[in-house]
Amino acid sequence: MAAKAQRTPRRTDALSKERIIEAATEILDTDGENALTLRVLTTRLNTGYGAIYHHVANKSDVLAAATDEVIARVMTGVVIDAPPREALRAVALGLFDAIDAHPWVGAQLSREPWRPALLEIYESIGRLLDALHVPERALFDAAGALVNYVLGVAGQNAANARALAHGEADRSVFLATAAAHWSQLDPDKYPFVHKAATQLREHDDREQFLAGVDIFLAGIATLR
Amino acid sequence: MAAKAQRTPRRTDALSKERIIEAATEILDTDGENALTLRVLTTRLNTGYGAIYHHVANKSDVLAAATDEVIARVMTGVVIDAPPREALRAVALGLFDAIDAHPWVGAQLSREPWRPALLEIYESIGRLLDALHVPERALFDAAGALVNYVLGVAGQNAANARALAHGEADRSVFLATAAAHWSQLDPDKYPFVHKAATQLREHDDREQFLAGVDIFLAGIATLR
DNA sequence: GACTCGTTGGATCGTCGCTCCAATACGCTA
DNA sequence: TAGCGTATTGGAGCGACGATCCAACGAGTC
Repeated sequence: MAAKAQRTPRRTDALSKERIIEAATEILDTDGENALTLRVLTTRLNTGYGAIYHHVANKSDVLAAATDEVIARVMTGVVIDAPPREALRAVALGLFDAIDAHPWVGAQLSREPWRPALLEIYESIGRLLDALHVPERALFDAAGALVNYVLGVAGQNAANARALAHGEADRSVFLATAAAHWSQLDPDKYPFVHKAATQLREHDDREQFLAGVDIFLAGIATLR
Repeated sequence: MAAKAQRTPRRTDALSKERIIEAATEILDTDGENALTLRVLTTRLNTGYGAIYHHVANKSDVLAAATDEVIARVMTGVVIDAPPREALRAVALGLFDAIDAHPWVGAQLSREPWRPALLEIYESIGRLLDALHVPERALFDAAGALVNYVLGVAGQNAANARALAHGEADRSVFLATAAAHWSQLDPDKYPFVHKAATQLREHDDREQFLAGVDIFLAGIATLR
């Protein structure tokens, strides 16, 4: 083998923000949120810090851009020519599934809500609520409520994924442990939580999320 | 003054987890989330890392304990002998105000939901929903939905506070900037957000939060 | 063929959370 | 009262992080 030149030659496969975000997304998806460091990113891309920072402002920028990408893909992929109510459920489920598949998106949405991803979500939900004939004066509040509910669930998903990432075997074990903990609480001090332990163990996140959406939609229907 | 001994003598004002959490809370409240570092904490308490780590497992532990304290104070302080519906609104508002005053609590609740604080919240909300005669099979979903909504708002509050902490003058300027940005969007691509810009500028977070709670409660009422 | 300038890679910086351990004095026992 | 065990203390130091800075490179332009 020829001796390596004093400096590695200029790469031919041009670096770009897209390529950086793509690599970041892969790392985030396979190894979780805190596995994404600039060092890992440089290794993965066979480059150095300078090259990356030339295309990208900082680490938050990478995370935000990756989030925007995921969300944009969801929002364009959802069928919106269904009846508004069904479309709303579809949008919500689409978001849930995307965040379930990429839990780091959930954390990011709460962390920097002013970036484009949330705008897309607001727009889509607001427009559908309008189609549902929610009165104009209530539209803003209703959209805010629904978006915040989605964000709350998103954050929880991200937290659970983080907990599962290190230790904690798998999800059913995790839930069983939590449920056992709940059911051991003093029924006099914690009657509700104690009773809910069973449902905690058996519940399906996705179905519960949808049940919440339905509750909100029912509440919104009373506004008309 | 006597020359300082080679090592500072054992302190007389005993260090304790309570004192550490108290100092941490002060730092968090006055200087924001990322101002809380162990170095700052040691300076504030006139001690070293070892002393702190003797009383506390790690930094998350400090944050979690501080959060538990704030939430516990809220949950015990709220009047619960009002009609359930009013009590629920009071609990929600109490949480909102606490998180508004201590935004870092909002971030922490999303970050580590399995610690005691959220348990307290679940219990209180679940019990009140039960008093509202929500059917047992729907209780778990309803409580989850309401809690997740609160968590979503809490996360947003935390994010806003973080944004305001550095730069960004004050809240009205921040909102005006965001609203201006929204209203400059293409009305054809973003009809809802474009229209909502005015309300974004003028809205009151607290009132909007309560409007969301009411929507949720109205939805819950349909479950009976 | 010379020059330019958008890219590139990595040495380096300051800060972080945390570990580790020698030193210390409180409170118990005799 | 003297001695001892142990809970507590402070801080040097470690490894990892995000970010900055700059010398070197080569694809395009004329």
